[in-house]
Amino acid sequence: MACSIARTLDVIGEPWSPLILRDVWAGVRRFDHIQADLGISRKVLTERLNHLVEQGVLERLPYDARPRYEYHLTAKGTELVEMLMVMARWGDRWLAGEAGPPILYRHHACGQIGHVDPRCSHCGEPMHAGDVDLLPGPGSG
Amino acid sequence: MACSIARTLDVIGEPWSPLILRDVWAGVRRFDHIQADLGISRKVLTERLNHLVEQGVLERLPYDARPRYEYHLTAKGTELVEMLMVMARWGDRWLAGEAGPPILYRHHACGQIGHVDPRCSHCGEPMHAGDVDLLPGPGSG
DNA sequence: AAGCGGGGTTCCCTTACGGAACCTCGGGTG
DNA sequence: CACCCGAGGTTCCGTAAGGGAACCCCGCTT
Repeated sequence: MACSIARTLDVIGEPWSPLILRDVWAGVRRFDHIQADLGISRKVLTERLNHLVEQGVLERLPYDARPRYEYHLTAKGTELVEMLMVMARWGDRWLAGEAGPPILYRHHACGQIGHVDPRCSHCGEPMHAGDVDLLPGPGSG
Repeated sequence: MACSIARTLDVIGEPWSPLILRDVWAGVRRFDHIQADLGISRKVLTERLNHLVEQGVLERLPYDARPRYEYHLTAKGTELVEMLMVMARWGDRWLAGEAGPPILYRHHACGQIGHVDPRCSHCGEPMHAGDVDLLPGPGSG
């Protein structure tokens, strides 16, 4: 399908994949740790990790002389985390309830608690759903 | 799970749901049109639409004296589109290949083609995966 | 009265998931 | 040397979710 959203979903749209990325981002990088943290079945975790490695989102790195491995974000995977931050922001706003957000994000540049705010790469003004027109691009073929 | 990403996935994490939202955002709002556009089974489309309406992401509005309905984004759903734009941006960068992006986004405020650029709500500087520390928040349970 | 078209339901079949057990490969321990 | 351990999977089976096609309902239109 000539749609970048659909293509992105082919990479990380399967059940559990975003949560696996979140774990790796948060420092939970080993098979058993991810499995215990998420409560996912080992079979599905194997499938998801293999797929994410094949897609170049994660890389599998040994951390011991024995055959022991950790999963790390590649550059491609690191950019996916922006999507996770937007998801987290939406969940904080609409689903967190009285308790407030479970995680806070402290921005290195300013040292303050903030959240992601989508802006136009061209002019820097806010870029929300109603702020754009969709036009066919070169790959619309 | 005390995780806003997981909570968000409970709302739009099922297969097809993001693509349904994309269709509605792009103006494909009716059952048969969405079904034809995505090639999804009617049964699953019914389930997904009902779930999205229950979650307050879509609303079901009559458009005729006969029992005919359109699905529209609520405010809650409209904010989810920011996530879709980030997904599209990632797909454009990493998966579009030679052909280039299938869709271009023209920003109303500046009239130019742009893409979403996540910035810190506090200081306005870029806010990417490596630019934040994660801290437990009030809802960390 | 017959037909149509939107918006679903129902049925059946196949695929995917969860759970638990099993396997493997190095490295310690007695 | 024999044994056990623990990380990282793989295999097997039963249940749950998805796809396809057919069917249904209801309010027009002719």
